Amino acid sequence: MVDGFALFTDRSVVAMRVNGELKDLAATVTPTDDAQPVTISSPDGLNILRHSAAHVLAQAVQTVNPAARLGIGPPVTDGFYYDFDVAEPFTPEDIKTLEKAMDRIIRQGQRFVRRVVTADEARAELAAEPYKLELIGLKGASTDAGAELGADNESVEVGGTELTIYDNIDPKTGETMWKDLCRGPHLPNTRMIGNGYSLTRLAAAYWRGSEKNPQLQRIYGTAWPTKDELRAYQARQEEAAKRDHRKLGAELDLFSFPEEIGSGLPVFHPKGGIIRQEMENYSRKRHAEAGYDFVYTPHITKSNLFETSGHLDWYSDGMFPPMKLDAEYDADGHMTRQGVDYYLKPMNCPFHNLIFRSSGRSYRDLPMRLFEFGSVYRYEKSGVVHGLTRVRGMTQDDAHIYTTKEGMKEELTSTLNFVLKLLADYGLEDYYLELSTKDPKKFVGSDEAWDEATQTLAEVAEASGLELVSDPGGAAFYGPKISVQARDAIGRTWQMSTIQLDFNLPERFDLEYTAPDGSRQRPVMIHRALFGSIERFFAVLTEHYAGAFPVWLSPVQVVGIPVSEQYGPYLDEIIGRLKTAGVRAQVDHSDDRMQKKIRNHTKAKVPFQLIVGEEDQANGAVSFRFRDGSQDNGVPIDEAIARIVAAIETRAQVTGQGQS
RNA sequence: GCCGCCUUAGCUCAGUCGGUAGAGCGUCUCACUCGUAAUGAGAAGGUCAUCAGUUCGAUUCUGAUAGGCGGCUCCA
Repeated sequence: MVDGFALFTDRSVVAMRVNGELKDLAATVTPTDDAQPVTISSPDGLNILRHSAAHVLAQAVQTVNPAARLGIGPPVTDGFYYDFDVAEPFTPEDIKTLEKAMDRIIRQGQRFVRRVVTADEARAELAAEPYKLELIGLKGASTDAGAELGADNESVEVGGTELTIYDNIDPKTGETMWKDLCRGPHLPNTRMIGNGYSLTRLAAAYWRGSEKNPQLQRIYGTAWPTKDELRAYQARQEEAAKRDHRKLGAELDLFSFPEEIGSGLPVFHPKGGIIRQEMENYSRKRHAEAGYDFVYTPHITKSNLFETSGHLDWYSDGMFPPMKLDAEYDADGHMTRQGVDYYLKPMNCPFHNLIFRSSGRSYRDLPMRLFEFGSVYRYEKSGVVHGLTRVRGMTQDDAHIYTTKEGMKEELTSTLNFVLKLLADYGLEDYYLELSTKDPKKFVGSDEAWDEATQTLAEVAEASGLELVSDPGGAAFYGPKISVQARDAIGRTWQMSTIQLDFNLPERFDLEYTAPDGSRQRPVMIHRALFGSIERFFAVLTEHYAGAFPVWLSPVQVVGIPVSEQYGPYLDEIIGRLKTAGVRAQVDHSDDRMQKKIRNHTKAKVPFQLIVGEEDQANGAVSFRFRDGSQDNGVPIDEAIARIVAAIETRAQVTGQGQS
């Protein structure tokens, strides 16, 4: 019997995995046990580091404010948080105070010591912590600790097989400085947190994640094995901030949100309009090739359409309130006109269903693929509106495919392939799939239909060979879905396309087709959107490319810069030829000096700058300057034009001389 | 919707301990015509988000509303 300290002398080992279970280094190991080291830089090690940092934060908070009551404090991606019930919310100044208090605790090198307790002992020790008592109660109420404690975050506290408390012990005096209900494991001591941590932001969060519960004050932090890694993390955050589509949208003059119009209602400026139009045009072309029919439907409808579809039952909160056309009465009090409610549409599917139903359909007509850039309006709650990614008015690249039950698997497969190919054409080539299944509290239709639909989607997803993760309960009320999660240039994932299988709306709308044997059959419906919404996809592409769009999407593709005025006419001729070839090109004839023009157009992220001076003109050439500052001088005019046209046609990204 | 913070020129931001405001960039005008990321000079531009309240006086203090930011919850 030895402990982990004896087993693993390397100081980067912070815990161990014994027979598959994470344990403190202080735990004892028998010779028959399989004990593996957990280093601080491993995923498990980072979680332990961050969880320990959360404990130190909590101790710091209770040192500064003994009245603060503890919520939970788990590790999260890149960091940790801890929730507190305090009379007054924290302020930014508190952060500095708390970091100083944390530094003191870290420098003390307090030991984390695990202690098994009974539920009664835990209650006695934590009598002053009502939230901890609640967690102890939840664990006691169920033999299966995981059942009530659905969230991983809560199981960090009491998720183990036994209740444990971690004491923070001053190594010099042996005094217990602080303690917390916790599953562990933890670092051997606080000193290992070092100076690679930082408190990052303050927020409020509902206790146990339910808006029915009181709000606690949450403090977020980040923690890394070294200061250098912390700095690298902060640099990544800054890089992400530079790519923020809201910032780039203003800087590059792409779109804005005029306050006069209302929250979440964007307007696209001319340059943003070009990008959007190119996005749409290419999508249209590909949809036409893939056998979609284009339809158009109105933005408003009488309420009965959404009663039929069920949207009013499930989502009326998310819809703009109705326009009420009031009933009218004559002098005798008789109704001369019945009142009607009109709604702005939050979805396109009911409209497409009506198009399907507008005439008798044969199995020969299937699959019928109806596509629309459909503008929809959703009354998103005020706190969730965010740039172009969460808006109240948006345009979906929405299609509904009606097919036979026999044909649905093939159609789903080809739809998924179509989606992935098209995303790749826009430059998003790294993705995985997510399968969202029935929410037991929010669904319509029979279990059999759901099972069959879910099974079919799962098979199609698996056949794609892509990584597949499950999202239990994440489906819409009418059917399960596959969503494509794309990773962008800096590794963030975005939910992009969705493909939903629906047996229910065809039922509700009584959709039918005539089968080969003359019988009437119910078609299956597939809902799918590639961009999700054009606005959101626009935001994702902006951040993915950091505003430096591939040439085909760039609002201005080529700018001609004369070294001095006298080379203007020569450049005009070249730019004129580019324009004739359909290139968005212009000459900068302004009074600015050449250096200033280069600076302006580089900042505007124009992919090709063509610079011309005496030397170029004499040789019938131009000089390329790219967005990264690299150059290619003295390129003959014909070759230059051919290169630019080719870059557009191949949808190439051009950031430097080496086109990527 | 909830918690906290924010809103001053087109943009980024100073500032006024309550006496109606300033810079840089941008815009306009003039001069300069220049070989790889900011030429110089001058001018215009603000109901200090909106509406109330307190005050002799409010951009400044209070409240409400709108919009935004960071989270939470939500996202058909």
